[in-house]
Amino acid sequence: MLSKKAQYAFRALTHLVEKYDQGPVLISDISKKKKIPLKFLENILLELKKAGVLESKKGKGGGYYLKNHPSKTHMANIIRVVDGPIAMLPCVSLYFYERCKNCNEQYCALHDTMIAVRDATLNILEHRTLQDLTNH
Amino acid sequence: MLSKKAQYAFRALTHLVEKYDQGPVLISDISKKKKIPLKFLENILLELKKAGVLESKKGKGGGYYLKNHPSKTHMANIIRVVDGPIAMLPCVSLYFYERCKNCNEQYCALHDTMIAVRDATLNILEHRTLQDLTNH
DNA sequence: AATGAAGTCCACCGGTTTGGTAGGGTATTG
DNA sequence: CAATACCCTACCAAACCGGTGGACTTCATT
Repeated sequence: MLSKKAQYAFRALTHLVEKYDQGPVLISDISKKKKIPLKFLENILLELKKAGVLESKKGKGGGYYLKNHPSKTHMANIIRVVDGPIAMLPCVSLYFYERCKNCNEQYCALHDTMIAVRDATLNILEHRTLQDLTNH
Repeated sequence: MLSKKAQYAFRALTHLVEKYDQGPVLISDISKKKKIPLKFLENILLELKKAGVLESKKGKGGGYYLKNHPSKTHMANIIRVVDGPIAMLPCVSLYFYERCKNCNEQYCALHDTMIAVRDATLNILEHRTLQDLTNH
C-alpha cells in the first residue's frame, strides 16, 4: 500500500502540474488547496526536490515548481522517492536490490513470480507520468 | 513489500506442499527445516488455519497440513491473509475496500492507474498457486 | 484414567516507522 | 534591511513489526 505521504505527494504534484509554467507555488498555497498539513508537506516537497523532481526558489515570489515537463516524470519515480521499493521483495527490486538471505537455495520459489509482478507493475507505472494526473 | 511474516508463510507452505499427503507436519519440524522462529511460526500457521488454508490435528501424531490440494490455493490468497491488501490504495482494493476521503473530486487522478496496477498484479498472483512453489 | 505430545490462545515487549507538530535558522529578494 | 519563504532539527503519539513467554486444551496412546 502507498503511504499517506505518497498520496500527499501525488496530490501536491497534481497541483503543481496544473500550475506548470506559472512560476513558483507557495507551500502554503498547496497546503491549503489540497488540504495537506503544512509542515508535513514541507518535508515531502523538499524530498522531491532533492530527488530532482522539483525545483524551488527562495525569498519573495519564491516557491516550488516542477523541474521538468510533467510528461518527463514517471509515477514510478515518485513512489520510489517517497515510499521506496515498488517490488514485493528486496531480491527482485531494481533500485533497492538486496540479496535474499532466506533463499539460500539456488532457486527461490517466489522469485520468478515476484519478478513477473514487478514487471507488470513497472510496465504501467513507468509509462504514466505526472501529466496523466490531470487528464480528465 | 511483503512483510517477513509473509515470506515465512510462503517458506512454511513450500514445506507443507512437499509433504502433501504424508500426514500432519509438526510446527517444530517446519521451524527447523525452514529456519523460522518457532513461536512466530505458530502465529502464522494459526492465522492460515483460521483463513481456511491449513488444517491441524492436535495431540500425538498431530501437526499442520494443507486443507486443499496445492493447486487450489492462490498466492494472492496467502498474501491477503498475512499482509492484507494487495492493491496500492484502499479505494481500489477488492477485499479491503475503503472509500477514499482524499479524492473528494469525482475523479481521482491516481485511481485508474492504481486499478490497472492492481489488475496486472492480480492477474499473476491469482493464477499462481502453492503448487508452483515447488516446480523446479 | 493418566500421561504427555501436540496445537491453541493471549498477553506482552522492544524497536522502527508513520503521521504529524513546533520552533527556529538561513538564504533570497524587493 | 526586513519580509518572505525555504531549510533543518527535534520531538511526539500511535501503530506496526518481528518476536517471546507461559498457560491451557485437546487428543492418542497406554
